[in-house]
Amino acid sequence: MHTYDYTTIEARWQGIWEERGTFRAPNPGTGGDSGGDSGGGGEGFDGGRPKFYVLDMFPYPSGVGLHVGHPLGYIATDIVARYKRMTGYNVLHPMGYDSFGLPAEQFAVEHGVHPKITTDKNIANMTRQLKRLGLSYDWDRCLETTDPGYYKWTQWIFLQLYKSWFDPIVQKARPIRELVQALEAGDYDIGADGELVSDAADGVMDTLGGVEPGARKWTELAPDQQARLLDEYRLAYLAEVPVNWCPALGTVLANEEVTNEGKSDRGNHAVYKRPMRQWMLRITAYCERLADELDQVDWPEPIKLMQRNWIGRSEGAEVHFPLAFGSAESAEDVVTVFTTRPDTLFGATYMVLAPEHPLVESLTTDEQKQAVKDYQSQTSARSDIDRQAEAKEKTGVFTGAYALNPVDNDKVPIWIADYVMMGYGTGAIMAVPAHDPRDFDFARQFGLEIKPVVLPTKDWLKHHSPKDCDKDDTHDLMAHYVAAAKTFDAAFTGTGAGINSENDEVSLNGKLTPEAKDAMIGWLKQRGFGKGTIQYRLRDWLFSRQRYWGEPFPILHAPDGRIVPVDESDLPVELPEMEDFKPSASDDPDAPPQTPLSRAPDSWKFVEVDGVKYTRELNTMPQWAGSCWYYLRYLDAGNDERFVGKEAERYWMGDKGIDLYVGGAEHAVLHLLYSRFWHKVLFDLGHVGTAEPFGRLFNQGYIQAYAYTDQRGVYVEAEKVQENDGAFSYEGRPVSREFGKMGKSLKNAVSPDEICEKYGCDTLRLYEMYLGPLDQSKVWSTRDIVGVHRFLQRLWRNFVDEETGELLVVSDKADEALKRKLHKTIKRVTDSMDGMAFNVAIAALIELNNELVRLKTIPREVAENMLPMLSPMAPHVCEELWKRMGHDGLASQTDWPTHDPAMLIEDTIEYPVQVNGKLRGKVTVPSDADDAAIEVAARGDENVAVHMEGKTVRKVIVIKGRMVNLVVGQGEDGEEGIRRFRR
RNA sequence: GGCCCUGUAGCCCAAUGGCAGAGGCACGCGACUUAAAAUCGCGCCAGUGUGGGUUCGAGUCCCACCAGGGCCA
Repeated sequence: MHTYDYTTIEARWQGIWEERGTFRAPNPGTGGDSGGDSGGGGEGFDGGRPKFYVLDMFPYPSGVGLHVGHPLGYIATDIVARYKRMTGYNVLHPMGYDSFGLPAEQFAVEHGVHPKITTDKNIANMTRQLKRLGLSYDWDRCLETTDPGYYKWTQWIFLQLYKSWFDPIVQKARPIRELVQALEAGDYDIGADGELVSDAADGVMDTLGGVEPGARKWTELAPDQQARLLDEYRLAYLAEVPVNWCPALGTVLANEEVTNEGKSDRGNHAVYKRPMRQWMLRITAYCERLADELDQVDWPEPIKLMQRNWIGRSEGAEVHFPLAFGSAESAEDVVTVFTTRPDTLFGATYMVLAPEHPLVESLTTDEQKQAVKDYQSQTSARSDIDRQAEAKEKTGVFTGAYALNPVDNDKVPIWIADYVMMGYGTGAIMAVPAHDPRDFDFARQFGLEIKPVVLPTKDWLKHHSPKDCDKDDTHDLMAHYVAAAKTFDAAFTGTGAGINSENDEVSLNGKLTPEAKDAMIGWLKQRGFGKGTIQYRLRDWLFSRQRYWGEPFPILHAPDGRIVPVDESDLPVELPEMEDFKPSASDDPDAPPQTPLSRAPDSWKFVEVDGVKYTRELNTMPQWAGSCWYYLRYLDAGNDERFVGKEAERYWMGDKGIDLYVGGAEHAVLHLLYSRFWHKVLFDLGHVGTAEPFGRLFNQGYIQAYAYTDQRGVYVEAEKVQENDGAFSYEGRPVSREFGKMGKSLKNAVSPDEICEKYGCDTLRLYEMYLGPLDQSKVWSTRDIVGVHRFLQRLWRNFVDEETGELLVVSDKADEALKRKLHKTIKRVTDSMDGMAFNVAIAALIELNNELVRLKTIPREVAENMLPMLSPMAPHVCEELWKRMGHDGLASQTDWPTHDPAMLIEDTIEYPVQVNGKLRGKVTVPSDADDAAIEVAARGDENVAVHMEGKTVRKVIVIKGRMVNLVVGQGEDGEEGIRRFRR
């Protein structure tokens, strides 16, 4: 028998591809030139072809291996890579491993094995699984973030961040020495708060914060003051900040790694806020560019939106409220708030500071001291998430102090309350209870004044007015609202005309919200009470972790506290070998953080330079570090002179960066934002040539599967669940069926190994693509796989006689109908490939294949075109049949077929004929018939004539090649006044 | 609560604003077979979540609602 033996076929062709280096992508150039490119480029490189860089998101080498949900995106990019090669591109398609990180360390800790060993093992297993799928990666470029040859450059990039500052005038990163030069040259002075002050143009002063009376010259500062000032501007800096401390994991976490419930993203452990001295990256400097430059990339809109939301740009104003008993001369005597609704300033009836606001202590009156103190200690135990949760009873304490509302000099009480966060804006708000729901709740609870300053809509008044009002008398409702807004049941947060908002110099009365905002900002600025500003939600990126399995920082600490970067020539700073790399996990939220590296051998921990004994930084970088720039390393993976050679970077990144980046939507804000930030810094410093790394992003959907829970609600192995007449049982006990993303947690994973074994990887590849559109979530159903498997078996039998092994491809010409079918298929498949609608492409090929089933032998011209079309999706079986057809070359390396447009033109076309939009008949006319002829034929149809009888034709619509629609009305048919449409 | 995505046959999914059906699964019938599986052939099933609107014409565009999923509060 010569049946379709996928096991042998797949092993054979994977071997041949590997042996021949079929999917190696040579780099341009000869290497070793001034660009610092590594050697090995040039050979076999064809500069006449355009480039295409198609990339999968960096996988984490998990211990449990892949399930069939993982390769969904990998198969898709592989098909794209293969298709692009066949259509004349130089394709870069690499794969590697994001191998640092918590799970490896966690696993290592649990099993007492060094993370290096488990990581290597996991990588080997995952590589085996990936190779078995026949993915056409250039494995020579494979990299691991845990390789010192790789993290040397991660550390190098960190040093570039450390050695740079963000120049707000040109809006880009510059080397810190340029700031020193500018300071030395006297371009800037230093203001009271360490801000840069320039006496150049107005716009510049504004950006930098305005001239302060206490400004000093750089040269007047002591060296340590100078150093500290520079640290204030570096893109990487140490700071004492409130961080998310997770005692159970023994580490701090980024905001992005903490869930809405205030738990750790990994492991779901409790997270607490506590101040710690940590490395931070100044991503906030890039807020504006990270938001604006999303316009340059071709990404799904929802992802762009999520990034914009995360960055959280809000326009508003900063307003200074003088303290009621202060002199208002110095900065300490005002409370500055940020508001997005400066138009409601007249309605600000009290102020609220975050309990941890630095001014709280100085302005609290003696009588209130104890109450304030109690409240502060009470709130420090609550998480931010908890504090922001709405619908809770508001809490707060009066400080005893008052400020003056700058618009009317009204005395407003200053409170502290935990619904105001120190981390956002200025940590203080002006409360406008009439128009902000939280302020409204708070004011009602504590009996504070509620002053309406925006007129609500009629509907709103009707809905929210007290019961005893006449709901239909709008005038009465308005009067009632103005007089007693506190009797309404909510704050009006919408926009509308200003009321109650007038002083001697400015009036917002009658002005609509946007106009009122402008007017108020103008007045504030003119009077020096504030200005319009833009506020972002994004915080600086917390960049240190108390972990062993991460990149060490290339930083030394001098005994006098100075920070000294490791010389670039001394990189990498390798992780020390350690027996005990456990984090100090604890249930106690107050347990002091202790990093594993603090237990490293002294020979590693201490470095002596010129007689000074330095201590190494003992934190490590977070897992995001390695994945921030891996896509650049692929371009020139072996280079030990540079993080990436210039020529390789210029060629493969082109104008728009990566041509296609495929991965899950779960990375919408974390990885993608961090990566863009690093890339922009590298771009500003001239190390890369594009402003954005990922020109086009595509999110594949999830593979979902049924999951089963027992009576306790615990998930059971889905594989072992049995079905009897719609009821499900596990080990004899009933279980209930749920549904969700395939994975470990739901115990519903299906291994690709299993499927490859049973059906072959060509079938698996086809099945995953055939499930549905790539960007949608789909249900895995092992049962359905036989469909595409049968297709491949049928294909095989169309080409090979199973009895004799004889090739059934003959040189006979295809008949006309088959030829047409072929060319239609080529067009459909090509269009579908371009749109990544692989499910449609496969359906078209199945259809063509089904046409061949009825033939004893198949014409070579059909076979010759069909195999290349199928080969990106089912490459092994296509190579085998291609070879059997007598080709010496590979199907993977043939040209993509093109269709003959003449073959798509039919002699006659059947037109559906509608009367008033309803289908009433069909007529067949020659395809070259003109509109008039088509109309005549349409009117000639018997049933059509019936429906037109006694009616007047008002309109005739003939869409060539599509349909005819006759619009008729009452009355006799008359040629007069008929309108004819054509398109 | 706000925003985003998705609702087409028993199921998965096709359909540049133009005849709702390409393909697959499941199911039924037939052929082959001692029988079954496999294979081959034939067949079956919806008017597109609901209600409006735009249009000569709406699964497709717009509005509201419902359901499921996601993001942010």
